[in-house]
Amino acid sequence: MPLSRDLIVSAAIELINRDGSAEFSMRALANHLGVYPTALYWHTGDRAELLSAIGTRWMTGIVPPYRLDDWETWARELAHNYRSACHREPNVAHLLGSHILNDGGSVAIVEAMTAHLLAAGLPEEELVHMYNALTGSLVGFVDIELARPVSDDSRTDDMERRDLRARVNNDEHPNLSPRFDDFAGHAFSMRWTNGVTRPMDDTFEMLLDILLSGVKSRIPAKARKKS
Amino acid sequence: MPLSRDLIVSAAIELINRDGSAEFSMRALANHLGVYPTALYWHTGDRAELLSAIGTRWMTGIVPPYRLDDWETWARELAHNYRSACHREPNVAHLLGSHILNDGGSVAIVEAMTAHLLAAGLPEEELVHMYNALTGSLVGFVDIELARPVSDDSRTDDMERRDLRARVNNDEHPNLSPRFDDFAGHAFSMRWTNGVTRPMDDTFEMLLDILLSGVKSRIPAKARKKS
DNA sequence: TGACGTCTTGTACGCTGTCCAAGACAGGCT
DNA sequence: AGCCTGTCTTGGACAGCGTACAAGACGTCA
Repeated sequence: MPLSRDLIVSAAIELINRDGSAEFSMRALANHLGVYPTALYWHTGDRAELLSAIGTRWMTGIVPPYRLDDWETWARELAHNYRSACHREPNVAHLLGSHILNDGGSVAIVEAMTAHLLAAGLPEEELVHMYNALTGSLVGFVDIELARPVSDDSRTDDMERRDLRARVNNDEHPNLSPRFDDFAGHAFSMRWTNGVTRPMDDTFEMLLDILLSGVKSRIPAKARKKS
Repeated sequence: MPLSRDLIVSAAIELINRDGSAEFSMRALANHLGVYPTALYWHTGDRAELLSAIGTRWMTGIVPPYRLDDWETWARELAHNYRSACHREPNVAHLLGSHILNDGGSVAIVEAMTAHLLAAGLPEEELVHMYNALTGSLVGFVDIELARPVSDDSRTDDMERRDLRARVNNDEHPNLSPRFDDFAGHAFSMRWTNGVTRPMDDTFEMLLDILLSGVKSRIPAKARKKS
């Protein structure tokens, strides 16, 4: 079985998903493929380039078919596709982290977003900013949703909750304290588990709603098709 | 000069800022302090704990004084404070990355946000979601804004721009191609430089506007104080 | 047959985070 | 004064990391 760039990327994704991003190394990958580490370098370059290649692969298949007549449902679908991909393979998502938008391998998404924002009637001068604001906040949110918590796995849910409860008191936190049960385990800075075990579906939906109505509010009246 | 936890954290921040996050290591830090690596472990525990301690330090001084009568300007100030801190010390920000919201050291921010969202009149049941949506998207955005680009530094601006231009053509990218100069160097996936050299001030402002009017749109009429 | 690209092997270097045993030093108790 | 105990530092070690480098194997075409 000859080695190839595609095969290496696939194997890397598989390995990262199985063993976690912390365990991933060039040597482990080479071992998994029954090959010497140096063989990888011939095909994919160094570690950064390999990760970049994974990122590019990651983004393919995310862009839904164009729906220029209905930019909003298209945008929702794109956002959901991206988040689903991240949740399906959270270890990879975590490893790529904030570099997903930096590998330069996904100009297709920029084009598609531009097309739909223009179709929506967004003014030229807001195009780049809106593209950046939308992608940055959504990708950034998912990145943090899936970020590793600091605690080690040996601690129980009860222990974590109790420790946290001890740090929240009525004097210093009069608003948070009575709502402790709503926040503990769910709110950023108060989680001991990430979005893999506790997905933030409703929050993501709310964010999406807010962002898209932000887009709508910036479409000048004359460009609006319906009310 | 005796070693101490605070002193180590300060030195670490200083070192990361000076030499970059990639160069940071326990040994380098120990060396900088004229001490053996093991000495650090006694005070701060392992690398993860040290980073966590840096994160906690990071968040102090960010929360502005309460302004419950004017939640919106308070929220703007908080957001700006956070982003300023990240831009002031981008290397540290990048190293902490998406873990800033996971170290559990900043319950004060959760309390403060809760207080102001309640003061704004946001309904109870949307509190956690709104807190998560706001912090997640803003912190996530800044994280990506400051994320390292993949290219190495030896390439010139012109080279990068030309390479990118070659990948964008009229057939595949009819909307992007005529706007190439607006996007190249500024839009995610089309940058070769990060927010340190090209800050996305206007984009951040737009995002903040959108998010805050999202909050406002969810405040029931009866709870609204003005118009 | 031989030469030339393509791809793999094997080894080596300097670096990392972290563990472990042992030493230095100060303060309190007898 | 002498010692003990806890705090903190030293020094060395280990396994693993990314990757550079020289050399070998392989298929293809002349």
